[in-house]
Amino acid sequence: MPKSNKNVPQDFAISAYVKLIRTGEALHAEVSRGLALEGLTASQFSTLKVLKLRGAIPQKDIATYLLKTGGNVTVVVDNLEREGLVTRTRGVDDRRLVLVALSPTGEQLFDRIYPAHLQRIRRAMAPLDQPGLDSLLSVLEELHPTIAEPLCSTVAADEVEPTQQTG
Amino acid sequence: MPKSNKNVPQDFAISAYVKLIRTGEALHAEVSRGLALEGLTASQFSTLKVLKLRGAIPQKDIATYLLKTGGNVTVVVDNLEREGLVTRTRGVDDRRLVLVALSPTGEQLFDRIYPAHLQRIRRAMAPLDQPGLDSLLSVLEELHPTIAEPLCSTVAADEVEPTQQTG
DNA sequence: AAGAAATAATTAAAGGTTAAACCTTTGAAC
DNA sequence: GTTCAAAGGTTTAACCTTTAATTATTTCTT
Repeated sequence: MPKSNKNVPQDFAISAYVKLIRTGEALHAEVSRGLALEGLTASQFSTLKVLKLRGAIPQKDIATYLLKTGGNVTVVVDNLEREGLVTRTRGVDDRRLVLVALSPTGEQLFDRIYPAHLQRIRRAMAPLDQPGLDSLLSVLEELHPTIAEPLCSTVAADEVEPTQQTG
Repeated sequence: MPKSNKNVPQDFAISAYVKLIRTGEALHAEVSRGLALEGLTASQFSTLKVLKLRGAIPQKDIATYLLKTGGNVTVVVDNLEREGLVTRTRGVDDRRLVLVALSPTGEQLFDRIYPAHLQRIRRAMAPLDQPGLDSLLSVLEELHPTIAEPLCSTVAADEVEPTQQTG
């Protein structure tokens, strides 16, 4: 057997891609299951989150934050509005804008469920120790550098603990 | 300033989770865009792929392969069948089963687009050198061990080059 | 063999998602 | 001022996805 599997060298790029997508989907599904218990989808939760962090913002900014299309945000905000979790207001200086804001109910809901959400993420990442986390962060940064925008996050990826300035 | 940000230690677990999900979604979207050019969704492509690898199989097995629900597979196969890319046949020994198989057209399509698909993946992973790929693979395995099943893959994660035995 | 439990697939309802077409508003060019 | 291009939102069509209910078939139990 002269060539055995020489012409099928383990394609590490393909393998790594597969494992990356698979792992991401599995963890995301796991974490999202917790949100579903509260009756929220991942997109709905992330929308509440960005509103909590930034106050009333136009739908365009929500789309940027979620990395989704404008049409999608219209639908997600429709559903949140129907539930009474957010409000819509026409922009005053620029009447093209629709400012979305958390309602009191929406803010209460977010505040109530956020800690458990973070805990679920920590539990999902628990198999990695500190060097493992460092290694993962650095190789992912190499693979797909973080954009320098202040608010840039996907549906499931908006879990940056809001920095509480104590001093 | 006695406490500065001591009580907000950089939460590496959360950061790593965010980056993992974000990167996975971005790469998946990028690769899927290539499939869309051929008129295929990621789920449709992955279904063609598993049929190419395994021949006629029940929908249940497709669901396992895609890590999706049975109802979802019914819909995806509906659409592929309408396009004439796959065929359905009732199982003979077990009449509960619906065996799905590639049609000649479906196989031709798959064979035509698969190489470019793999190339897109390699291009997406190009920022990583061999040590980077090794590091990513090993830390992901630590985080989410691969199940020992022979066919286990998500929509976007079924890109294992079919091993061509030459000897 | 009969009844019960489990399995495979379908269907419907609810949400998410995108791309494309459309409307309104804005801002700039003339 | 009128025109025109760009930008923000909405809508529609098509697909994905899940959950729950339903149907058909098989398998297990007794």
